[in-house]
Amino acid sequence: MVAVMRSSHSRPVDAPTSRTGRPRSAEADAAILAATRAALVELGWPKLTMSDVASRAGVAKTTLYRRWPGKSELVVDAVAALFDELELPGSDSLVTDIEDVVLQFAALLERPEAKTALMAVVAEATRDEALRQRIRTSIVDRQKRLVLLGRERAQARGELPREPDAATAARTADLIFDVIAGTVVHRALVSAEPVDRQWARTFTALLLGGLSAVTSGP
Amino acid sequence: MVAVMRSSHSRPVDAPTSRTGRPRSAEADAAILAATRAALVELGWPKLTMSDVASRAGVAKTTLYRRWPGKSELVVDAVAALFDELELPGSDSLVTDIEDVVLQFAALLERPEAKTALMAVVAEATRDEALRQRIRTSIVDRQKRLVLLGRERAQARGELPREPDAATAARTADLIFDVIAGTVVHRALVSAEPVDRQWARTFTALLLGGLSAVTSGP
Amino acid sequence: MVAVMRSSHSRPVDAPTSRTGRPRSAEADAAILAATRAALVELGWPKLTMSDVASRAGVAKTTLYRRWPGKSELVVDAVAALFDELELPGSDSLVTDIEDVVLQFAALLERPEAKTALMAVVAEATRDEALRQRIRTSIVDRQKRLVLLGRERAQARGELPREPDAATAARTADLIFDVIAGTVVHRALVSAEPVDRQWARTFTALLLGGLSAVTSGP
Amino acid sequence: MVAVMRSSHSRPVDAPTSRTGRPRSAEADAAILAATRAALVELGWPKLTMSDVASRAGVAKTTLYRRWPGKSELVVDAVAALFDELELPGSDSLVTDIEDVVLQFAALLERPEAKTALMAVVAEATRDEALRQRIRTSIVDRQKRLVLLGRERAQARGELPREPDAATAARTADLIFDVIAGTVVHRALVSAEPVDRQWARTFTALLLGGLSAVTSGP
DNA sequence: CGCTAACCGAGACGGTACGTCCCGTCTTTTG
DNA sequence: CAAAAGACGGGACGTACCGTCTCGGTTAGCG
Repeated sequence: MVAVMRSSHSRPVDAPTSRTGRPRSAEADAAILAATRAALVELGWPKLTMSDVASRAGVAKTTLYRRWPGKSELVVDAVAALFDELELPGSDSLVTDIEDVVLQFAALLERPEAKTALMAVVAEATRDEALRQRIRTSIVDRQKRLVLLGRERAQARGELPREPDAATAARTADLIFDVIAGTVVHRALVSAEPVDRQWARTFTALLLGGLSAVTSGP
Repeated sequence: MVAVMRSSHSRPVDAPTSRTGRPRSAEADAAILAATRAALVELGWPKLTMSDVASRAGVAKTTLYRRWPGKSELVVDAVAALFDELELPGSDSLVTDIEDVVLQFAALLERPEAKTALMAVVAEATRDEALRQRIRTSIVDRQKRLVLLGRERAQARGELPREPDAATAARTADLIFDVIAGTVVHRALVSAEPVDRQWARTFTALLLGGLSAVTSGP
Repeated sequence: MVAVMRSSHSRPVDAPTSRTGRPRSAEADAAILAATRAALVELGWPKLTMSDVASRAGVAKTTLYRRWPGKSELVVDAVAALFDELELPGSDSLVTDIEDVVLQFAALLERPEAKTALMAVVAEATRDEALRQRIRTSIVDRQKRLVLLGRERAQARGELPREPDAATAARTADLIFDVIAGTVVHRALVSAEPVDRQWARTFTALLLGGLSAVTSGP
Repeated sequence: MVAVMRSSHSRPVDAPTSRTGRPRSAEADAAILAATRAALVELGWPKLTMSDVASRAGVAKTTLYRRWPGKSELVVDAVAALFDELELPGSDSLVTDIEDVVLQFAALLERPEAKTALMAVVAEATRDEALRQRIRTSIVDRQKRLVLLGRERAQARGELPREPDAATAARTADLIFDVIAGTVVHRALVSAEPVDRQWARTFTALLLGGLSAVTSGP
C-alpha cells in the first residue's frame, strides 16, 4: 500500500538506481518481455528457459538476471500486461457487465501464454511469499478495479444498494472477486469445459442472486 | 465411459497385465506414493526429484519410470488419496453441510503437500490433455460425489427442489462444484486470505442465495 | 595340455552335470553363439548387450548367465570358431604357405564380428587373468598349430633346419607367432592399411630372412 | 598433412577459437588429463567413468563433454603423453637402439594406465574412423619418429643402406613399425610372456636379419 | 575530453536432475 | 526342476538448464 522497499530487481521505473555508469537499456526490457510471451506461446511454461528468452531477445543471460531474480518473476511481469486488456464494457446493466467480463476473462485464459503462465506462477507462489506478493501487485489487485467500478456504476443506477461501511464494502468486493476469478479459472482450466454465453448467463444469475441474499441482510 | 484401454502406466488395478514373469511389487507402489507425499511436504513440488522419491521409497529409479510416465502423474496419484479424506458431515442442514465441506477443503489446502502439488499439476496440465484427464479422473470427479450427495440429502429434507431433468441436474452440479472449488482455491492460494468460519458462512449464504435464484427462475 | 579344470561355466559338452532335472538344451548353445556373432556384426562389441543376444536367440537372459559368466566370455566362445577356419594351404613352399596364412588371417580381420570382438576381449583381458587364459585356450594356442605344422612341412622339405632341442623349438615358434599375429593385427587395425599380396610378400621375405639369421647364428 | 579443420572437440592448441566469451580454462585441461590417468591406474578402462574423472579433476561433467566427445577420445589424449616419453637412447649401434626401444616400449605396456587404455581405444576404434584417426595422429604417428631417426643414424653410421627412393623408404618404415609395435604388444598383452633383454635380443636379430634380406634383394 | 563506472554480448564454469539403458539378480508361471 | 518372462536395485550415460563467473568491449555522465 505504501513505499515498498525496492531491490535492484524491481522493474517499474526505479528512480534512484545509480547516477553514474552506463544506464540499462530500456529497449532490452521491452524485447525481453515480448520474447518471454512469444516463448510461452511456443513452448509453454515448463519448457521455457532463460537462455531461450535471452537469445530470442538478442540479449545476454546476465542481462536477464540483472533485472529479474528468476523465471517466475520474469513471467509474472511478462503476462501482467495481458490482464490489463480486460475492461468493463460500460453497458447499462450490471448483468451484462458481469457476463461480458466473464467472457473476456475466459477468452484471455484461452490464450496459451496466459493459461500456461498463470497457473504456473501461482503454483510457484505457494512456497514463495515474495512471488505471491508480486502476483497480487502486478496482476490480481489491478483487476479488482473491474469489480469496484462495476459495483459503483450499478449502485449509481440503483441496481445495487450502497454498502453500510467501507470494511463491508471491501470484504464483499474481495468475495466477489474470488468467486468470479476462481470459478472461471476452475471451469476453464480444471473442468476444461467451455465458458460460453449460456454458461456465463447462468453463472451471473447465481452470482447476483447470491449477492442480493448476502447484502440484503442475514 | 467404459473399459478404457490401459497402458502399462495406468495404476488402479490392471486386470490383464501379463500372466508370466515376475509381477510388480504391490508394496513398492505404496512405498513410492508415501515417499512422494513426504517429499512434497519437505521439499515442495519444484525441488521434488524422482531420484529422491526413489531413494526414500527404497526403490530404483527405473521402478518409478516403469509405473508412471513422469513426476506429474506420480504426484497426481500421490495426492489423490488426500482428497478422498473429504466427507460430508451428515448434519441436518444444507447450510452446515456446505460450510463444513468448505472448511475441510480449505484445511486440506493448508497442508503443504496438497497446496504445492495441486496447483503444480494443474499448471502442467494446461499443456497436456492426458494429464488433465488423469487429474479429473483421479481427483476432481471423485469429489463431485460431495455435491451430489449433499444435494440429494437436501432434496430429501425438502431444502432444495428436485431438478426437472437429468441434464439440468448435471449442469447445476458442475456449476456448484466449479464455484466452490474455484472460489476456495482462489481465496486460499491466490488472495492468500484465511478461509475461516466467518468467511465460509458468508460464502455459503451467497451460494445458496444464488442457487435458489437459478433453480427457481426461468 | 589336456584336462583343463572345468567350471560350470565351461561350454564344450559337459557330460557329468547334474543327473536329475530338466537337462540343458543343446540347441540353445548353438543358437546363442550364432546370435552373438550376428549381434557383433550388426552392433559391434560396445553396443552388444546380453538382453539383445538373449532375445535374438529366443532364450531368457538367465539362460545366458547360467552358462557364461559375462559378455566377454560369451564373445570369446562365439568368435573362437571363426579362427578355426584358418588352415595351411598345403602348397609345396614355405613362402607360399606363410603368405597364404597371412592373407587368410587378414581376411578374417576384415570381418566385423572378428575385428570388433578380438580387440575388445583382449582389452578386457588386460585386467582379467581368467579371461586372458580363456582367450589363449580358445583362440590363440589353437592357431599355433599353423606355425608348428608349417615348420614341420618346411623341415621335411629341407627348407628349414631342425631345431637343436625342444625348448628352442618352442621359443622360436612362439616368436614367429607373435611376429605374424601381432604385425598383421597392427597393420590391419591400427595402421589401417591394406594387407594385400604385395605387402604379404614383403612381410614374408622379412620374416624368413630374419628367421634364417636367428636359427643359423649363435 | 596440412591444416585440418578443427572441431571444438580437438585439443592441441586451437588457434582460432572464438574471440569472445569466457575462455576455456587451461588448468582444467591438465587437471582432467591427469585425473584420467589416475583413474585408469586405479580402475582400469571399463570401470573408468566420466563422472569419476570429473570429480577427481574438480570439474563439472559438462566441462568434459564440452572438450571431448566421449570417454575414448579423452583417454587417447590422456595416454598420448605417456608414449612421448619413449626415446632413442643414442647408442652407437643399431642393434642396441632397437633393443632399447623394444624394452622401453614393453616397460610402458607394463604400466596399467597404458596397458588397459591402449587396447581399449583400439577396440573402440574398430568401429569408429574418427577415433582411429585420432589414435594415429596423437599416438601412433608420433612414435614413427623413433623408426625414422634410428634408421637415419644407422645409415649415417653405414649400418644400413640408403633407400633408393622416398616411397620405398616410407613403405619400409611403416613395415618396421608395424612389426615392432605389433609384435611387442602381442607378446606382452596376448601371449602375456615377459619382454626381457633375452627376448629383445632374439627379436632384434630376427628383425635386422629380415631387413637386410628385404632391402638387399628385389 | 578523457575517466570511470556500470552496462553489454558471449560463452565457459560447477552443479543438479533428467530420462534411458544395461547390468546381473530375483521371483513368478509354464512345460 | 529348467526355462521364459520380466520386474527388481543399482549405476553410468549424455543432455539440458540453472545461476554464476570471466572475458573483451561499449556507452553514458562527471569532472
